Order: sequence, then structure tokens, then C-alpha cells
Amino acid sequence: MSDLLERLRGRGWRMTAQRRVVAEVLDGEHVHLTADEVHSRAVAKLPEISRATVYNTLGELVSLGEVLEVSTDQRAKRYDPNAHQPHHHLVCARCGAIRDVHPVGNPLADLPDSERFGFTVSDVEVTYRGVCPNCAAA
Amino acid sequence: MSDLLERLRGRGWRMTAQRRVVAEVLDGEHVHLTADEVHSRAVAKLPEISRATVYNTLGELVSLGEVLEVSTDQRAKRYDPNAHQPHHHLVCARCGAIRDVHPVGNPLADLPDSERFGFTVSDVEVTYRGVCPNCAAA
DNA sequence: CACTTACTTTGGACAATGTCTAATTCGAGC
DNA sequence: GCTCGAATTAGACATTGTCCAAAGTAAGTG
Ligand SMILES: [Mn+2]
Ligand SMILES: [Mn+2]
Ligand SMILES: [Zn+2]
Ligand SMILES: [Zn+2]
Repeated sequence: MSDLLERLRGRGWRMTAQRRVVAEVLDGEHVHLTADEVHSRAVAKLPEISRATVYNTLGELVSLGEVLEVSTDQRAKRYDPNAHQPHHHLVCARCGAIRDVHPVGNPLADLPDSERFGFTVSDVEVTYRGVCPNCAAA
Repeated sequence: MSDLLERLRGRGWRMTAQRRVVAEVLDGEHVHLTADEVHSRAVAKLPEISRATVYNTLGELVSLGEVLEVSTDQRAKRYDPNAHQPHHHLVCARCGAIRDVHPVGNPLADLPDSERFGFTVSDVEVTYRGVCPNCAAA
């Protein structure tokens, strides 16, 4: 994660204990935390960090393109540090577990012109749903 | 829409003015209204209908499989009467316009076993994003 | 190192969306 | 027309997120 912090400092980001902690919490693979989850974990490392700062920092990381906002359910937005490799998501319908996945082919090509209604289509977002091995065993 | 009302009556649905109005509001193609929008339009036809009833009725229609809940943005859920023909969505990033689309091929087949993490994958949801002709012209 | 200043953080008010409940009303079968 | 279980209602409450004015601080300057 010092990669990320270095890059951010290079972009003129003022470094604070709060921002360092948020960046630390977001480290890892298949990480898709809600703002509230980020806040809880951040508080464990820096008890005085406020909810507003977590929201501010997440918003900035998204603006900078260093974190993605994903919404796999209609509850809270989730924050995804895997911003530099395009991917989609596989979600367990029972427990909510989320994995990053890389389907083959280009889903954009699957939308015929006759189904584009004159839109300029530039992006596609795919969410697979199913049951994870843990939940299937239970 | 009397199709829908007939079907619902057949399923033992008690018919009320409120439910009739909600069903009327949801009639049409490419309809994807929020609960609040449904409420506004319902109030225009039946001024005393309450917010709670709109939420209740929409929830029941979803449970009955007569209306789909779609979330194309991370704001409010949208309610879609086109529940009997599987489809995906094309969304204008500027104005939020939503069209029903039918991509070719089976997107489920595009997810290799090596990318399934042991999940039993049963469903996929695709959202295309772009700019609609109206917004492109402006 | 101390100073300065613009940037950051903070608590709490506020907003948007949705859920729940207890009291009242009502549809529809008899 | 009655009756009764089902539906409606207003409003309290919950969750998620935004905004603001006041206080604190990172980091460049000399
Ligand atoms: Mn991801
Ligand atoms: Mn639709
Ligand atoms: Zn699971
Ligand atoms: Zn548009």
C-alpha cells in the first residue's frame, strides 16, 4: 500500500494519519468494503477518526481513480482498491461474499446496433450471482 | 394493464383503488420508475394514497414476480413492469434514461470455471452505460 | 525551528430512501 | 347489508450519505 501512498503524495496529496489509515484498511485482494466497514476498521487503528473524514477520503480516492465504487446490492456503496485492472463481480446471494472475476470476450460487442437506441455505449458492468462454496455446504 | 389486474385477482389479490392505481402507473414499455415517482403519479390519480401503500404494493408485485426491482444507479431502486421477458439495461450517464436491451449470446457462458471460485452461478445482470441521442445532441 | 496558511478534520445537523407499527378502514364472500 | 381478515394510513424510526462552520494541522518558507 505504500505504492498507493507514494503515488498520492506525488499528486500533491497532503498526508495525514487519517488518510494513511483509510488506505491501509483498503489494502488487499477481493476487498469490497462499505464506508461504514472502512470506518469501523479505521477506528480500530485510529480511534478519533470521524465518519465524515472516511467519506471524504473515500470520495477523493474515487475521484483520483485509485479506488472504485461498486454497488452489488442496493444497500451501501462498496469501495474496491482493485482499480487498475478492469474486472467484474461474482456475488453470493446468501452471504454477500464478493469475488473479482474476469469473463472472456468483450460484453460490449454482444449488444447489437439494433439494441443501442442511438446511444454511444462506452461501458458495461456485469454482476454474476450465485451461491458460494461455504453457503452451499451449510 | 387489465391483463395484470386479472392475473392478480386470479391469484387471490384483494382489489383496491390504491392497487389499481399503482398497476396503472406501471403500465408501458421501458418503464423504470422509483417508488417516489410511482407515488407522485399515483397521487395525481388518487390523492389520498400513502407512501407506505406504494411501498407495500411494489413489494408485493415484486414478490409475485409481476414487477422487477432494478438498480441502475446507487440511488433509489426502480420498478420495472417488464418482468416476463429477460432483459438487461442501457443507461444514459447524463440524464439517466433507461432502455431495455437484449444482448446476443449467454453472458453466463463467458465466465470460465477457473473464475467461478467454486460458486454455483445462476444469474447475471448486465448494465450498459453511454450517452443517449438527446444528450449527445445537446 | 517557528511561522504561516491553505488544506484537512470534526461533530452534528440535514437529506434521501426505505421499514415498521398500531389504529383505522374496507373489499368481498355470506 | 354484515363480518372479518386483509389493506391502508400517518408518522416514528433506521440506514446511508451530504454539508457546514469551527478548530486543528501538514508542510513549505525563511
Ligand atoms: Mn472488485
Ligand atoms: Mn427493464
Ligand atoms: Zn455465501
Ligand atoms: Zn441522456
